[in-house]
Parts: sequence; structure tokens; C-alpha cells
Amino acid sequence: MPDRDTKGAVRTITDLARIAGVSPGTVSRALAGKSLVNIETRTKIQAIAREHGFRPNQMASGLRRQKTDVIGVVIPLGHDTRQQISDAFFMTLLGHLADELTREGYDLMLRRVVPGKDADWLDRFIGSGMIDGVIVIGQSDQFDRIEDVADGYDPMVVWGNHTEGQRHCVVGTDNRLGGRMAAERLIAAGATRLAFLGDTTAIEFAARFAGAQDSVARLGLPPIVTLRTHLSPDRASEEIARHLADHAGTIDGIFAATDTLAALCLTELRSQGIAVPDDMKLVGFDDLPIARQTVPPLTTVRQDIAAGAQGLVDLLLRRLAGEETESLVMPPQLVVRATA
Amino acid sequence: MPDRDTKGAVRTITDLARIAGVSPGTVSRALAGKSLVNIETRTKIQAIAREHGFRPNQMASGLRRQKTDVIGVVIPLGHDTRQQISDAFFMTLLGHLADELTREGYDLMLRRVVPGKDADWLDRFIGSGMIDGVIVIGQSDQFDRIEDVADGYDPMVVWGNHTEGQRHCVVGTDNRLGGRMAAERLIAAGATRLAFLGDTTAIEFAARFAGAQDSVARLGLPPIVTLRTHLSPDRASEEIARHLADHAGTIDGIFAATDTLAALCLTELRSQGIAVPDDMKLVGFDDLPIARQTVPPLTTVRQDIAAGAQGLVDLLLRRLAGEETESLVMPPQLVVRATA
DNA sequence: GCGCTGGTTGCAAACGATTGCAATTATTCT
DNA sequence: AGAATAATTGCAATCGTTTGCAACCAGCGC
Repeated sequence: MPDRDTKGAVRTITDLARIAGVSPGTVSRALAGKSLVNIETRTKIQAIAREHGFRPNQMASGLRRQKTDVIGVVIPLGHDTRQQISDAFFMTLLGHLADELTREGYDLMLRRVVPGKDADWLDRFIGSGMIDGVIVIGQSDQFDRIEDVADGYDPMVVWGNHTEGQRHCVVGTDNRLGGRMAAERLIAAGATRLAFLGDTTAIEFAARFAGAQDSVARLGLPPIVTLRTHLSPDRASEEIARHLADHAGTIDGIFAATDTLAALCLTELRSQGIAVPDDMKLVGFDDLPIARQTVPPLTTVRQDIAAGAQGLVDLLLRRLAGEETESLVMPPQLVVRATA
Repeated sequence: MPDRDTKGAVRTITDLARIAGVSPGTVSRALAGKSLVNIETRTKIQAIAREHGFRPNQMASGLRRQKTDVIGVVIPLGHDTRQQISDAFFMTLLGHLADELTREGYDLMLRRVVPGKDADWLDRFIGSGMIDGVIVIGQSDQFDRIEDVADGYDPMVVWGNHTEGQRHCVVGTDNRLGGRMAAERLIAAGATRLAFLGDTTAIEFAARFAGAQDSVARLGLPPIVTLRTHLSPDRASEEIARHLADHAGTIDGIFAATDTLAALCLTELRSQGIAVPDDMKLVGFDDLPIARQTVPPLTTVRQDIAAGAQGLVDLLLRRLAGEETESLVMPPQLVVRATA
């Protein structure tokens, strides 16, 4: 029961010290639970602190200790400015991150940035002195900038795609492999003329596309046509409709960069009277909850989001501890439902 | 182009002052763009700062100014601990909040808490000294605690339900009215024996339920049966299935507390061979993107999330400026699609 | 030439918690 | 009992930035 009655406003450790009849230093140590201070005075001080609802100022503490116990999480909105944060995948990842970080005693500072608008979005965050480390969710089209920063700043982990020889520590799914799996599934289901739905300027998506291309090339099928689209649902719908109309009859399998896109595509297919999976096979990516609920249920490539979040936090903490860490690329998993 | 070559490590304002040949105070003023310092030296200092990629330490600044430019956003996970953060509604709201706050020059500190586990989750956050104000997303079952805090702490705004005479400033939809609209729609579509799907210990949901009950009572229909369920998709599915089986034939209209729940319900209905809307009418709440994509598309009660986020931030800023503010309750809007 | 006004700059004291070191007291050993 | 050791506590500097106040300079009018 923190106070609110005792008007004595115990705001600082010094106030508390005065009440307890000891020095500020002792209070600090007592609250930190250090064994240096007598168990008796320690519990007494803690009792007084509780009684007055006192909490040490994190700013002051952070300044002195040069450690804030806050991890920055930044979402660069590079290749699709608007609305990407509402992307279910990132949001779910964010939720898990919050859990993991909390469990480790860290707070989470969230920042969305539009890299195009300010070039040094990452340096600004890091240099602010407010965070002990940073997790970047998605490389977007900022690969180079992230690489630059990685050279001089260790406590950073990035969610995204792993590229041979890159210098920043990344956690992510093997997108290329996932792309291969998706294409192979489409082909196994009978499709031969494939399309990729999504924006390949995002490096993760590009890798998925490349993976699919691998499979197609290996089997001697015609190259995959790419249907460029934004991620925001409103714009995407129209774009998909147009793509579908443009390629009517010339494609029979679609690999969507994202379940969200796949779901959108599914509704468009329905409204254009194209039967799935008979006339068109469809595979998504992520295995979001929505994949289970579309009609028909979506065949997709699963990323383990919870494991990803755990990996991100784990690696970041190890880096904070001074360890050198490898990147972590996790295998995707094909989930066959009914669209391919 | 921030440096990384000039190894001179310009970390503090004092370093910068030495280089510029002025005093730290002048540097501080120059970087703050204060007109007191000569325009010439000011631009020179700013140039040097840029050249060395210097950014003032936010912790120190925050400590001195007693202002952190950070707003806390906290999600209490009271009535359904697990996975609620992935709830699409909250996540979307969070995204908009991030946008709004950024635009106003604030950073966002995210914290999920499980109130059951620590009673003073809110005081802890507020007392940490790390945030200038707090936005609470969802009252969950913590109404009383929030009321307590509101008495002694002004810069707080809560997303949730407005109750007559409450003391904390809240932004939200008129849930009761929304509930009425939902029930009326179900009834207009031909349903007479209604059920409410969701957990009524959450106050927002309780209000929606109450609103529906209003309509039903006014029309002399049998009272609404409530189908208690959790929010996390995995558990909810089974629970819904069981409810549906238990009440087979005894209900013909379902008001789901949430679109997410409604979507889940829809798939369960399908798998149990119950036709929508013929054998069962269904109305959701929120109008999330998914509502447009279910089959058939979901009739639902819309909340304007973007406007909500704007309202939250606007009111919070006004309160930070010392203003007294009223709560903001926004009207919901019925969106008729195909499930009722 | 002297005092004044304005415009710039420097000085030094905050902000609140932490921590190495010294000082104090309590304990133990010879 | 005296001295050495250990256990507590206090002192004061420190983290990096901001800001009230004083100091300084140039230029001005008298």
C-alpha cells in the first residue's frame, strides 16, 4: 500500500535517509540489497521505503551507473512507410520481445523511424544514452546503414535476413530456404507458372523470392513473375486486384511474401471468382493466426516468432556481457493446409 | 555523416566544448538553439557536433531538467495473462500511439504488466522517474487501482470504458452503445436467443454485454447467455467449440466481444456445420482488418483506433501542460457485412 | 573619458543515485 | 588488556547536462 496520505513526499534517497536516520549512501546500498549493510538496518530502510512508496529515480541511477536497463527496439519503416507497424508479424514479435526483456529485468523503448527522412536514425537512438542496447526489427532497405553501425557498436541484434559475410548479428528465418519450400509446394500441388506477391526491395522478401526462383530454375520452369505491392492493407487490396486481372490465366500459383498479403489475395481471388486451390494455388509466409482462419485455410511457411524473440534477447544479453555472438538463422517449416 | 574515424570520442558536452574552445554551458545553449548565444559560435558549435556525431546524454539531460520526453505505455494483463498483447486491437492502437507520440517529440516506453503478480505495477512505473506521463491501454480488471493512482497523479490517460463519476481520464468507445447496436443488429437480422462471447470481467467487455442486455430486455427477449472465454487464440478455439456444442439449437445469434473472437467463432461454426448467417447470426466488435476477410465478411461494431490514439495523446499532452481534461468517449459505428 | 546598456560567455551549483575510500564501531585473538 | 581484524556506516566525488547569476566586452551617449 504505497502512501498518498503521508504528505511528506519522500522523493529522494536523501529524504529517506533523513527519516531513517542514516546516510544516503547507506540507503542506496540497503535498497540495492547489498550485503554490506547490516541486515537489521537494511530491512528497516526497506520497510520505510515501502511505507512511503519510494522508488529511486532511474534517471539518476542510470546516469551514475552508465546503464539504463532499457533496451531500444526500433522498427525502420524503409520500404513501406505507412502502417507497417500494424503488420501482425512485427507486432507479435514485439509482444514476445516485451515478455522476454521484462523477464530479464529490462524495459523496452519503442521507436518507429522513417529512415528516408533522417539518415542517422540508428545513431541517434544509440547515442541518446537512454538505452543499453538495441534490437532492430527488420532490415527493411537499410542493410548498409546497419552494417555501418555494427562496426562501432556491439550491443545490437537485428531481426532479418542473413547474408553471407555480413557484419551485424542477425536473428531470423532462413528466408531463402523458406522460399524454396513454398515454391516446391506450389509445384507439387500442380502449379507451373508462379508469381511472387510482395515488395522485393525488402531484403527478407528478396531472399524468399530468390529461394523460390532457385526451385523454379532447377526444375526448368518459367521464371517467376513478381507482383509488386505495398504492405498496407488498403493499398494492397487494389494492387492485388489489378495484378490478378493483369495476369489472369497466365499464372497458376502465387507465393505471397506474407500471410497478410496471402489473406488479402485470397479475398481478391474469391471476388474475382478464381477457385483456390483448383484454379490457383497459394502459399503464404509466417503462419500467423490468420492463416488458420482463412477459407480455405492457408498453406504457409512457418516462422517461429517466440523462438525468434528469445533468440534476439538471448544474443543481445550475451553481447552486452561482452561475448561475441554468431547470427542465428532458424529453419522455416512448411505448414500444409488447403490452399496448395 | 556521423564520424567513426575521428577516434577522439566526443562523448560529453565538455569534450565538445574543449574542441570548440568555449565553455560547456555555451555548448549546451548552442545545441539547444537558444538565441542567447551568438549566431556565429552557435552554428560553429553545431557544425562540430554534427561532424563528431555528438548527441547529448538524455539521462543527464532528463535528470537536470526533470523531464525525460518519454511517455510510458503500459498494458495491464489482468484478466487474461497470456498473449493479450498480440491482440490485434491493442497492437494497432500501440502503433498509432507510437506515431502520434513521435510526432510530438516523445519517445515511447512500453511495459506489459501482470497486475496479479505485483500490486503496484502502476506506481512503480510512474515513480521510476523515467517517464513524463503514462498511457494505460485497457483497464482490464484494474479499475480501482487506476482510480487510486489518478487521485495523486495527473499526467495519465487511460484507454477503456467510461463509467459515470470515475476520476481517471479515459478515452474510449461508448461500449454500452456499441453493445446495443450489436444486439439490435442481431435481432433485426432475425435472431431472438442471443449469446455473448467473451470474458465479462474486463470492464469494457462487461459494458458491451450490458448494452446488448439493454436491447434484449427492452424488447422482452430472453436474457443473453454468456459464453465465457479467454482471449488467446489457442485456448479460445476449444472453448468456443465446447460452448457451441453445449448450446446447439438454443441460440441463434452471437455477439462476440472482439473481432478476433468472432473470427475464431466463425471457423468453429463452419467446422460444426452451422451456417452463417442462416442458422446463426454473428456480430463482432472493433472492425479489425480481419473483419473484412472472413467468409462471410463479418458484421461488426467499429472503433476508430486512429482517432483513439490521437485522443489519448492529445489529452495527455494537455494534462502535462497542466490543463484539466474531460474524458473522451467516441461513438461506435455499426458496419454491416454478411454475418448478421 | 566614464558610466551604461546589450549582447555573449563563463562559473558553479544543481538534478538524484552510486561507490571507493576512510572512519567508526564491534568482535576476536593473543 | 591491548591489538588486530572484521563489520558497518559516512563522506564526498562522480555521472553529463542545464541554468541563474555574474563577468566580460564592445559600442554608445554624455
